[in-house]
Amino acid sequence: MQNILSNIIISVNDKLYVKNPETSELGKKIIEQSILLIDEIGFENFTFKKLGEKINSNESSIYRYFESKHKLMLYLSSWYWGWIEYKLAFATTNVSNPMERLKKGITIVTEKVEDDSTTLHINEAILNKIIIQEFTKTLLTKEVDEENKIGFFLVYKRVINRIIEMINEVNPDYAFAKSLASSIVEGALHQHFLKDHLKTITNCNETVSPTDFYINLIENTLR
Amino acid sequence: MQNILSNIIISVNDKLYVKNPETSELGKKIIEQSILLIDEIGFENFTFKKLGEKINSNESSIYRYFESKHKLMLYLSSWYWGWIEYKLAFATTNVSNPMERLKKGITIVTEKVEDDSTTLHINEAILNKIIIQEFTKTLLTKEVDEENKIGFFLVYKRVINRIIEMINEVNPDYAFAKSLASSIVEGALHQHFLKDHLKTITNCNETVSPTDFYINLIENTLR
DNA sequence: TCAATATTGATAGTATTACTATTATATTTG
DNA sequence: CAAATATAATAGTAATACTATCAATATTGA
Repeated sequence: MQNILSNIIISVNDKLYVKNPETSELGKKIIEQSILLIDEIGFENFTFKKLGEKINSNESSIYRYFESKHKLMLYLSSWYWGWIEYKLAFATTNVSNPMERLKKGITIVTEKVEDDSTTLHINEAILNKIIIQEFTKTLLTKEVDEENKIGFFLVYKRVINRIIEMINEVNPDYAFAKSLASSIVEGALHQHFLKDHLKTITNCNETVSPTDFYINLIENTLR
Repeated sequence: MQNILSNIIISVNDKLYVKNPETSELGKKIIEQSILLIDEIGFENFTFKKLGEKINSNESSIYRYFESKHKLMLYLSSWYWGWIEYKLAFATTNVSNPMERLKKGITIVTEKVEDDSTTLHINEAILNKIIIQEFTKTLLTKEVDEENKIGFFLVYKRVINRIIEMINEVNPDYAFAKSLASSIVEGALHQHFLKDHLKTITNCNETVSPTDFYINLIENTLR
């Protein structure tokens, strides 16, 4: 996987940036270090000024890449789901048994990401951590309809649609494929969060993973 | 239900306020109108200054009740889950069949709230709307561990624990009662959100409710 | 009833945030 | 090497999230 993917570029909706950060060293540094800084201090406390200090650059230079920290977060999210989509396609092609294919798919969208070296400047494990902590907040805004219309959540919805298809292939009579798929993708982020912070209301821990929970769930649901 | 509940007072962790808003007219006005204003403009755009203008009072007066808008939101959340807890207890006592009891419980935590007149100054239907849009964000912060320790999420966890018990009573061998319960409670908020904003990734709409989805889910899961 | 006390309102002020604008300085490229 | 482009530095603005102070108004209880 590492080698095969090592040269892919995940393309992101170009309305999310002013200047494509993949086209310069500074741009890549912004992406790399923003992931680390958001993980460190949280999105609410994250500012372009602080990021500028961290990368020895200037606030105003960062604004030449991203209009706002919200757009930067949407960029990182879009990149993340694009990367998941890629892994999803890769892991499920040539798996002919529908249930097995779905299980592989569920695994991709629910497992904890251990850093792979797909890209030099993006630490996927930490990106996964900030997605767990911050992604749902990018949806829960007053601007969601507007932003959805522009297409900022397309990649995310595409990932969910792939899971929906896989569910339908296992059991075309199941009436709630869409809700089940969106529940799993968002719910897995939530279960990861609970296992780190509100341990009493989840079964997930070091030995039981969200993936175990969701695999069991689809086995029961789609029989 | 209306009459029986009409005099109840939902008690909220007293570390959430500086002065108990239930003890004065201004306090109740703050609660009443903050719910409406947060619904109208969203939590991010909500400020005590704007609320002050809305209620013809002063920013500084509101600060005498709540330290910050975040604490106010935690107060509203705590009130909401306390109210749900009450409804949950009420709807499930004297239901002897475990599956039937669980279904009633699931219904309470997943259904859309139509305004009842439990309290004069709180519009529960609109409170439900802002919980759907804002509650998860109150968890997803860097301060969650600290705030959890103080007990700000106790009522929420108590609601989930009641559902966990009900699940265990239906099927004590099911290995993921905690994750299932927390998935349902958080996931239902999410499904309500999707049905209003990202309709393509949910089956829920005017005729199919999140409650239908989750009742079907537990029927399949806990057999 | 009047004085003490508590509550609310008005005003001002601070540090930070989320930007925009301008100008200067590097760096790249043709 | 000149021109174009990217970056850095500085300054400035309106809004936010508060704190502090003091005056005005209600309330209450001796």
